Amino acid sequence: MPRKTATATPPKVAAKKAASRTAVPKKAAAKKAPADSGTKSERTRQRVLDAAAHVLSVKGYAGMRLSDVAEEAELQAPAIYYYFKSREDLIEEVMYSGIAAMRQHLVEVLDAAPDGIDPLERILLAVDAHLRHELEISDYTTASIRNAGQLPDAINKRQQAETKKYGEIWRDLFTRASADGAIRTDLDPYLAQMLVMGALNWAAEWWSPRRGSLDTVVETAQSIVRNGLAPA
Amino acid sequence: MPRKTATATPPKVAAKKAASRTAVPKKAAAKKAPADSGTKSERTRQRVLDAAAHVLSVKGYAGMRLSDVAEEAELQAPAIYYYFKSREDLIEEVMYSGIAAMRQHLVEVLDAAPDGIDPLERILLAVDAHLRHELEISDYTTASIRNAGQLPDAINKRQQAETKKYGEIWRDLFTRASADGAIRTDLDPYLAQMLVMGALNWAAEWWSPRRGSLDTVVETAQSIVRNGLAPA
DNA sequence: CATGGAATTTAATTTATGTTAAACTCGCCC
DNA sequence: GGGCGAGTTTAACATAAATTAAATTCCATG
Repeated sequence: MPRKTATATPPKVAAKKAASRTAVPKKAAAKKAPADSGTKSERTRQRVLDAAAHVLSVKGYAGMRLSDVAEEAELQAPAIYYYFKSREDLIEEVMYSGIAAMRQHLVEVLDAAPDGIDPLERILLAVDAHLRHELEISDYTTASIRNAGQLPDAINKRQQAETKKYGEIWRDLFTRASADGAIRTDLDPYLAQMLVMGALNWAAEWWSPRRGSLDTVVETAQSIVRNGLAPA
Repeated sequence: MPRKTATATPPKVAAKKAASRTAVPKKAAAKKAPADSGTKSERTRQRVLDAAAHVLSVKGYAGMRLSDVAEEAELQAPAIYYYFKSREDLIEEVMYSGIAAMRQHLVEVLDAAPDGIDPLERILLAVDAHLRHELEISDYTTASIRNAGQLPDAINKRQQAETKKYGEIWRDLFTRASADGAIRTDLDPYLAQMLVMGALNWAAEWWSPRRGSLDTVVETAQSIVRNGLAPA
């Protein structure tokens, strides 16, 4: 039961030769890609992307076969080339949109937080956002997380940049909290950040709804992080 | 600069047809496989295994090519078949010995701990052991950790069993600590365990000696875990 | 120093899978 | 209702590995 999510990047379809065919029907692309709908073409493309994200999150970068993706998207493998220039391109897009969506989500959550909130509380908000997005919402995120380390540098550029940005948000959270005295001074903020993020990232490896409610996981993680970081 | 470690399983070489050739010279296998030495054959086998562990830890299960392994072990790919029945067999052994060695290490460390030590302190010992073994000692462990989720079930049996055993040691640590009141009662021991182990496992993804000393990482992790779990 | 088996190599085979090329289908517009 | 192009399929191709076979080197022992 594949999860999906991660609104596709703009139309910009057509990969073929020298863009001789148009691929995007004149209809003009819907500006907001409302959930699922859009042109038939857009929906198919999305299905391929979703399938790729799912396969990728399960079998990993090198293990993802186009035939698997095709099967899950319910079309034939060569059809994929109508939408993507190559296997690597497809993967690239999944990986990129994975963290991109994650970052967007985190930014939204943080922006919605009341002003003057305690810096440590902001970290806990991030814990909530990260965990929920990873476990509940998106195969894309799982794919990004699990395969980041195994990608050939070629595909990596865009994702790496995005990952860096994402990490910087977290870094900010930690350095501020540290500066404000909301985090124990014996803790290196960078190491603390990486350890916390690790605990969250790894959750994709073991958690499933059968392991208990996501709410409980989030609460437990928050509780450990709060107490783990806060001064006595 | 590949790390290795994980004393090979007994000789039991020869995979060929119906074990027509002996592969293990009459010399009789050294009982304890002292570090590196042993028959020339044994050493070569070990080199292949080490190379496989390294490649596996970097490129992942599906990404590991026999030619990569061969290159790193300084021989030709087909030579690998003199020692292993198949690529999968080779991988299986790396993955298995990865956690097996890890478990052995953890057991030793815990056994060496003074009696009556605080249950929470025992967890911190485990944190130290896990982290150091993962980051300092063994490509095998890294390979096991990073690829556990992507292995076809076929190869998985032995490793899975070992992983379970390893997890049980940790589970014991947590349930005891919890029962003893050394861990806050609002924490689900299982979830706490998984989150902590996640933070440690993930360290393989980001840590390198250039990221600061391993000692600091260990101390930081212990500090967060201690405060994260201990009652007020 | 010749011989036999251990260890390893080069050459050949097989198979899987990404990719391309060439049709084919089907709905829409004139 | 004929044609055209978007979308998709089937057939063909190319290549990269894994595996196997055959040939070769190495080395201990007689």
